[in-house]
Amino acid sequence: MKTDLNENEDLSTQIAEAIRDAIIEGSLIVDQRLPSEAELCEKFDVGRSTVREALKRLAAQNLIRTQRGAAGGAFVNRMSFEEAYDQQITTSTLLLSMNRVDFETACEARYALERSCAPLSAQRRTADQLATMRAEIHRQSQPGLTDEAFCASDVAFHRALVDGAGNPVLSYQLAGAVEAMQPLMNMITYTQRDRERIVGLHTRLADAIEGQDGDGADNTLSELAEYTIELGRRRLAVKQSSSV
Amino acid sequence: MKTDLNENEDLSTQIAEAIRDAIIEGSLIVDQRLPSEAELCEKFDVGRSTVREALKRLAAQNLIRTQRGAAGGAFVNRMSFEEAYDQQITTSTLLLSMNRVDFETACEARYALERSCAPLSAQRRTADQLATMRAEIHRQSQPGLTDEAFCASDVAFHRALVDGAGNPVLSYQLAGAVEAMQPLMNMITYTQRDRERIVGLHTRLADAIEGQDGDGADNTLSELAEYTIELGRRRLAVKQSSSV
DNA sequence: ACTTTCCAATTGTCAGACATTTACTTGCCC
DNA sequence: GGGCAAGTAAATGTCTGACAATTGGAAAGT
Repeated sequence: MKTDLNENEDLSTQIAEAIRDAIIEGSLIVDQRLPSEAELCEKFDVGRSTVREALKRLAAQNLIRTQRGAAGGAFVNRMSFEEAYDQQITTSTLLLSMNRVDFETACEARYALERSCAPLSAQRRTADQLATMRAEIHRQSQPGLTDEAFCASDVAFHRALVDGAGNPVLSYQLAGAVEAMQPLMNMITYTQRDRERIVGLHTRLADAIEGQDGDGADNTLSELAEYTIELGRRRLAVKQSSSV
Repeated sequence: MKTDLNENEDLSTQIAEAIRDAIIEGSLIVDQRLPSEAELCEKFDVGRSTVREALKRLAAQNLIRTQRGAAGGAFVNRMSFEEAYDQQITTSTLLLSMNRVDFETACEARYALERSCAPLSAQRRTADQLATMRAEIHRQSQPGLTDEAFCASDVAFHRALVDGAGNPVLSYQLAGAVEAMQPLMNMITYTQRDRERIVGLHTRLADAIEGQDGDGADNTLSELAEYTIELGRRRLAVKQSSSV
């Protein structure tokens, strides 16, 4: 691990980078204990607060975990799929909300990615995942559902579809695409008629997945993508005309 | 922003979460200045080091940036695509290296995602992106290239293909898939004959992209995926037989 | 052998001090 | 009035020392 700190960057940043590189490079392995704060102070020749700030940076990235007490210390953390999911979703959400990504671009990306799961999901989905999809469709078809609840159900439906591919790496990658779209979808207030159309497409999707019809699922997803984009366009038009 | 700290979690963790939630929820907007450290001390009724550790956590997630000096302080950071890329790559790399994800699962995910870009890339790629692909193919066909250099070129090639879709959200999502695979691909030592096969497939891919043949690109990517998985299997078999 | 007590190591938190950076103000000179 | 220089204040960055809280293990006693 590099211990020389030259540049004009913050000391805590440099120390965090040095340790992070050691973890990525493999010289610090999972569950291995890092030197104690006092030892790191000596090694890098800095004060304890500086070391602590560096460790907090690493903890924020789920790279280490800390434990108090006699046999405590900082340990290299095994990056779990769940932690990675959450990071993905947070990052994607902020990226979309802070960069004026237009609805169509986000939509295109989302459905393009989801379509890559459809054939796999048609082959491998479990009965449980299929049941989840059906249950969410049923919920979506109930009248009086709030927009938020409809969107949440929509996310759950698509998540089940994605998980149906049985590939955790794929599920992780898709987490951002599916979940981060939720706030954007909330901007589109579905009318009852819009909902019916979407429920219809969802039903066709579930049918295709049930019948192991990968191409059918793919085509239905295309239609769904187009329809969602069209809804977005309509919504945008309404907004603009009302603001002028 | 919540300012009550009850639970038995670390104070700095709770403070970081409170501020993070405020950013996500939108009550702190991009480029807005956070209260100074001293003010945050009062607001949360904690010491300065605790506040600083919380801020470092947020800085590590690219949620804020800090500036020294009179008009300095902590500001809500606009999450840039580049920052999001880097996070994606780091997280994906660690996720794959720490969880014994088998080569086939990772490969399947990678190529499934990449195939979702192929039709778009065939439609929209710029001349520049196509030129990059051709240049990388040329580099890959040169003898005497190290494995590392070949893999790096491979990544550059696929990255150009992905960027060709002209969708920054898609490029961001694919960053992890394409780049994080590099260390895994390094495990497969290509023979000269393997390289020739891959260069051939790359050439067919570039041809399809050039001819706006989305289906052709898609099919070639499928072949490439199969071939890569087969290579991985062969490599695994060699390893096992030599270790037994 | 079991339980209790104590101890030592380690992280979590606080307070105070000084260093460093930076924008702004003040005052001087022309 | 304008421009330059010095000074000043505000803010983050760093160091030191202290104490609190937690926890595993050792020591002691039964």
